Amino acid sequence: MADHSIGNAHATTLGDMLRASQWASGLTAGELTRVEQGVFEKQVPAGDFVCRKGEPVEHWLGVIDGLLKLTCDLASGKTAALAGIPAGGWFGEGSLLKTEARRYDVIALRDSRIALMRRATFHWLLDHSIAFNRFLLTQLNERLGQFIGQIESDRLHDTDARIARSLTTLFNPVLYPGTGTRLKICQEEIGSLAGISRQRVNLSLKKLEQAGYLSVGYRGVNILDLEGLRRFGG
DNA sequence: TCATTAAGCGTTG
DNA sequence: CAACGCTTAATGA
Repeated sequence: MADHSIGNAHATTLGDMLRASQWASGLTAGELTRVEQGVFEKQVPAGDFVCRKGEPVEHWLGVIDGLLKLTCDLASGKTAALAGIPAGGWFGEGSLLKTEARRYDVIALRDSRIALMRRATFHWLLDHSIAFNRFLLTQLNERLGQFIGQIESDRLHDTDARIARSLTTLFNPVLYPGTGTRLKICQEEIGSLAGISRQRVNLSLKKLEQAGYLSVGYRGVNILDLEGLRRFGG
């Protein structure tokens, strides 16, 4: 079974995840050791909150394994998904930089393992590593582009395009370099990210499959034409 | 009228 | 046993 992809658990340790992170490549061995001492791991079962809006932000968060969803509450009482974060992704730097409370809820869509970097370690990196600063700059910029694209897609395009976009954002090579071509994600999880029901996701996936962009399998999708899917998603 | 959804049910990997 | 695929009735634009 070629199950190498997001969420291939068991293999990845916290240390592996740190060393595989883009920002870690510019660090000396000594610096990396120091960082590792400022990071610990937490398991979060599917459906549970990783952190909640309004809480004080004490850590920078990374996904070792699993899949997370960032959401905010709307005035209407509904919740909107802001972003999906697959394994390899780091987030929460915005609130850490500004020393403000968490701006959104983070929910584990499936059993996940989270890396938590203490605020002191985060700020130490900020003060000592140019590579780390550059990483943050790139990440913030990339995410900004993603959000703008998401808003555009939501307003201008149909449901199929929105599903396509929800998928492609998980394949952003800058934010989530570890993501392969096979994405381990069930249709309900896609729906949760796109704000669409499960059976509607199923319909869209079949259309996208017929168009040759991907193939749907049990417990996941295979991306065949990522660039095409990006264009389709607007 | 038309798209979508919740609920549910049989099938499948 | 969770995920999938499909049906039906309700809903709202």
